[in-house]
Amino acid sequence: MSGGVEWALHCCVVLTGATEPVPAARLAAFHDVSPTYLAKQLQALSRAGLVRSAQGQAGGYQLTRDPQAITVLDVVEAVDGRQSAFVCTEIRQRGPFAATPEQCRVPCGIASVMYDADRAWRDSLRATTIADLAGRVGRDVGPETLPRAREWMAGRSG
Amino acid sequence: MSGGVEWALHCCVVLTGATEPVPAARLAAFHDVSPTYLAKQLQALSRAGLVRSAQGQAGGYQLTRDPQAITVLDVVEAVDGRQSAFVCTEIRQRGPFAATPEQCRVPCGIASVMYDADRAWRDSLRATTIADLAGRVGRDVGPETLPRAREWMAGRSG
DNA sequence: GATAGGGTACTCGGATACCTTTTGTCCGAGTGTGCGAGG
DNA sequence: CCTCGCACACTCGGACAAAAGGTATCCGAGTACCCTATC
Repeated sequence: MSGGVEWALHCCVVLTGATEPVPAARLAAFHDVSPTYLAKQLQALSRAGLVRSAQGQAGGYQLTRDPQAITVLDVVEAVDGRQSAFVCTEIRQRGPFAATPEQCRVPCGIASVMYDADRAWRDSLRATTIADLAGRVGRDVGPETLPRAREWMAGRSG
Repeated sequence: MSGGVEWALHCCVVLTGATEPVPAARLAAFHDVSPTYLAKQLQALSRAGLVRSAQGQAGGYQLTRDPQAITVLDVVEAVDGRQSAFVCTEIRQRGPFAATPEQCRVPCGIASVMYDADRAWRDSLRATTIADLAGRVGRDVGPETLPRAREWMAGRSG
């Protein structure tokens, strides 16, 4: 899986408490990661409609909807794509015992199992929202962290 | 995910009906795939202890245990490794609001969600055995296919 | 003093190189088989 | 005719290149703000 997924999720959590657009450079400084590469991930989120970008001075990114309405799966699919990690190459249609195309209307057993597992994975990711993650941050590192981070986001110098 | 997983699974299904070792070259011819690259996947299965390799004339690969005792997850982990697709880089410990190491005894919320999803994925793959897949092949393409394939495996020419 | 215009600084977005992982290939080590020579 | 030894052919196993996708970067397009000049 792309490592950018982790960055994107952290950014979404941080954006939870933002009241005004946050520039990509500030998000990168907050997490101490490459600003240019993080920009790429944020563009993916923007294309997926999870965040709204504003250009110009005082521009940046902000969530388009309530954090409770954004699932972890939404972010993962925005960055890594929507298709299953397993891709069936239809081996059964090759070789001396190739199956006929009409026998291949339904996915083969191997593909079915892999697709089912992929569905279970996505279902699990869908069960948690960005709001859940933000709430857990408060419990893990203290409730005052998120407001302080919000204040830092609004400030000018790092 | 590695495309070799699909090849390895198909090979395990075919080996279900084999009564004597099957060479890698023959398995490759059966599936019409690259013999040398398939050999790599079979080596991974051998390292994991799922198949036993026999060298010399009349050598080849055969399953080490009953197909009912080999899960799809076993094969996937043998080829693609056992670690989660998501790797936490501990972003929370970086930047101006870095969490202290003692706050990081437990995985962060993001990592937890990803690990839970990974566990659900693996649980799903563990629920199906190679024997199940072999049985489904019989239902999909006809019960006489597997015995004929077995006969072809034992024969000398393609 | 209020307003319109322009310049500036800041922002995102896509096009562009680099590098690690995956894919694909080759050759050497090891082993069981079959043949031949000897008893 | 039986047995022992040897050479062979076939097998796997790990080491070695090529290609693709992920990683990282840069520069151009666009926009809001602020300063200035004018009414």
